[in-house]
Parts: sequence; structure tokens; C-alpha cells
Amino acid sequence: MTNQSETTPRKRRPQARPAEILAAALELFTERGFAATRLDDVASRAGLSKAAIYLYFNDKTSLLEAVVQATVAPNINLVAELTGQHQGPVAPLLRQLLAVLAGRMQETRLPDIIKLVISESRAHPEIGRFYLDNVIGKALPLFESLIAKGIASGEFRPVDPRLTVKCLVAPMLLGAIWTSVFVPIGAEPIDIAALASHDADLIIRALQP
Amino acid sequence: MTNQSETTPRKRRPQARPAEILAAALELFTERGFAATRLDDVASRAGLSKAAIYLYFNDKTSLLEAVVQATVAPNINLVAELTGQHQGPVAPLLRQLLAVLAGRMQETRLPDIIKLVISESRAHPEIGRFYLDNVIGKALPLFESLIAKGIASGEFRPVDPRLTVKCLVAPMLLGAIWTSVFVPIGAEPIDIAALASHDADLIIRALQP
DNA sequence: ACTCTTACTGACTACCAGGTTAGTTATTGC
DNA sequence: GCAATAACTAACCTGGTAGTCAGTAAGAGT
Repeated sequence: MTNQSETTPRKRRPQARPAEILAAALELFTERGFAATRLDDVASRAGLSKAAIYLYFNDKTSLLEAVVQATVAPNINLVAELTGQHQGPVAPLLRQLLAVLAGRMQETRLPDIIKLVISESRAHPEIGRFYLDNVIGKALPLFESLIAKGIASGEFRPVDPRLTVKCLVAPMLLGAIWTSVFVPIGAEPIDIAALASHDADLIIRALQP
Repeated sequence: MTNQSETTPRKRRPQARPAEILAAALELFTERGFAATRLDDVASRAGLSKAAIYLYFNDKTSLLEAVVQATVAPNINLVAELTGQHQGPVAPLLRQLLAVLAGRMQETRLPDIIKLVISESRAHPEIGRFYLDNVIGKALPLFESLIAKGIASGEFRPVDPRLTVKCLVAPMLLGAIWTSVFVPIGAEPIDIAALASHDADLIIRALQP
């Protein structure tokens, strides 16, 4: 891209530009969808011209990739961190993980990003693959190992961890899609935190030996 | 393809035309997405010219609406029919309903249609609303009433039917999205029938008094 | 045979948005 | 002050596609 070497104290205007563009793109992509968003609109919302966007991003697709990465990245290690040094019974941790996830769903644009990934991954497989590798591919095995641990310790009865994890996280996906797709066209909002709590209750009870 | 005029006289075509166009559109929309599908491609796959499509459909959006309706319609009354004259314990019916749903997910294009609805409902709210009114708005209350019936009869412990139903059906949504979004970019397929069965096991066990 | 209607098409237009380029302004080093 | 350069823009080019329309060939009616 542009060659701003390490030793450049002379910056007229901030390197905040890329972040500003990303913020504008995030808003518009989630509001109108990727295809329906014009780069001119992103530019004007970010306070510069379309051509300037091309100083920071290669093309429209790169911009989408950057938006997804920037939004998803902070959440990637969330599960891993909370899981990290945990010991003792698994059930409370599962509850906590779902609660945190639900919080993110309600406080951030995560539902819209998930919708964006679903919508665009056919036309832009790199985005789908990024999400698959970095979110799904990390979160699901972690949940699986927790369930397996619970089974090993006798806390849970023996079940297929793979299928169980999908049943456990599916309501969060449903919440995301409900929020990003159906609420904007008139459906009543879901209390995702309540859903997460209820979900955890059900699954943990179902796993009792 | 080119020589159909011999085997199929011009006179007989018109009745079959709309269905042929819909079939072609269904394939292409689900393969490439709505925006990326050119009407010329739909036309050539259906064996006629783009202009002919406009004899049967008002515009591209109408075509999408018709595709969604035609695919979803056969499934709409599915739940209602099976539920209709049922009596006795609710649990087996829940199992059966999920099994049938899973079957549809694996045998039909339903996952792709769901993805299409999710993707396009921002740009075409009528489609989202159609799905909301005719599928979600009918299926969820029916499931809810079943859960409520189970609670009333003492078969289930008292829970919030609304939240419970969402936890019950969410894995089917997950299966649909997995199949339509992530399998095409390299993820391993899910056995949705097994997921449905496991899901039913978990929830029913969790609802035991 | 000779119209009339139906079913359809080729060629065209209008338009839109992604991407490029040549040029302008602001800032910094010297 | 003066070049060099970074930050930015207006205007253009381009490809592509939804939608239109005048025209044509195949049966139907008489």
C-alpha cells in the first residue's frame, strides 16, 4: 500500500483515517447491505472523497473484509480468555460464556456482522472462510472440550459433545438473525440475555446424569 | 434445449413457462445469490429470452418473491397438519416434527431459501415479511402451544414456552445456515437429522418435571 | 388463404457504481 | 522561501445489467 515508513513524525492528519472509513463502512454495510452501499456514500460519511478510500483500501471487497475483521477480532479470544484458567465444575462457566456472548449480541453490531457474513460469503468466500476459521473453528472446539471435560469428570452424562455444542450455541445464532433480519422489518425484539440464560438452564439440566 | 420446438409445440408451453422460469431462478439464486444472478442467465437456463420473463413476471424482485413463495408454501402447513388431530403425550410429536423438518432441510433447497430470505430481506422487506408472517409467525406459536399443552398436562415442568421453543428450533436454523453458507466454502456437512434427534432428546429431557 | 392473436426475441437504452488519473492543496525539511 | 511530498479530490472512463420495444414466426379462426 502506501509507504509510510517507521520514521515519519510528519503526519498532517491522523492515521485515524482508516478507522474513520471503517466506521462509516460498518454503519452503511449493516444498514443497507454490502451491494447496496455506494463507496461514494461511505466516503461522504467518513468525510472525504471516494478516491481517498483507495489510498487506504485496495477495493470494495477489502473494505468489507476489514470491517468484518475489525468487528469480530475483539470477540475472538473472548471465549478462550474466560475458559483459560478455569477449573471446577463446567456448568457455571457455560452459563457465563453464554451470558457474555448474549451481552455482545445486544451491545455491539455483532448480529449485523453475522448477517453480513452469511449474506456475502457466497460472493466473497474469503470472508466466510475467515469467519469459519477464526470464529466458528475456534469457539466450537472450545465448547466441545468443555462438554467433554464435564463428561469426563462425571458432572455430565455421556452425550455427543459435537451435537450438544451446536444445540447450545444455536439459540445465540437465532438471536443474532432475529435481531438483524426480522426486528428491522417489524418483529418484536428478543431479549437475548434471557434466551441465553434459559438456554443454559435447559442444556445443563439435560446433561445431568 | 435448442430443439424443444419439435417435441413441445408452442401452444403447450405457456402453462409450463412460469414454473420453468421459477425452477431456473431458484437454482441460480441459490447458487450465486440474487444480485449476482443476471436475468439473461435465468432466461437461457429456462430456455427462452430475458424479455420473455417479463411476460410472466413484473420485475426481478417479483421473481424472487415467487421463488420464495413457491419453495416455502409446501412446508407452511406441514407443522399444522402433523399437529392437527394429535392427542396424548407431546414429546413424541415434538420429536417427529423436528425429524420431518430436518428431512426437509436435507432433501430440499430450504436451507438456501432461508439464506436468501436472510440476505435479501433488507433490500426487499416484503420477502422478509412474507416469511415472518407465513413461516415464523405460524410455526412458533404452534410449537409454543404444544409446549404449553405439555406443561398443562403435567408432562413437562413449567417453563417459558416462548424461550423454550426458540431453543428447540434454533438448531434447525443453525443446520440450515451451516449447509447453505459454510459447506459450500469447505466446512464439513452436518447430519441435520442427527442434530434434530439429539436436540429433541436434550430439550425433552430438560423439560422433565 | 389470410388475417388475428399468442408467444417470443434481438437489439437497444438508460443508468449506475466501481475504479482510475491528472491535478490541487497543505505540510514539512532544508 | 522553496522544493519535495503527503493527503486529497473532481472528473472521467468503463463494464455491466434491468428493463423496453419494435418486430417476427407459429398456430387458430374463419
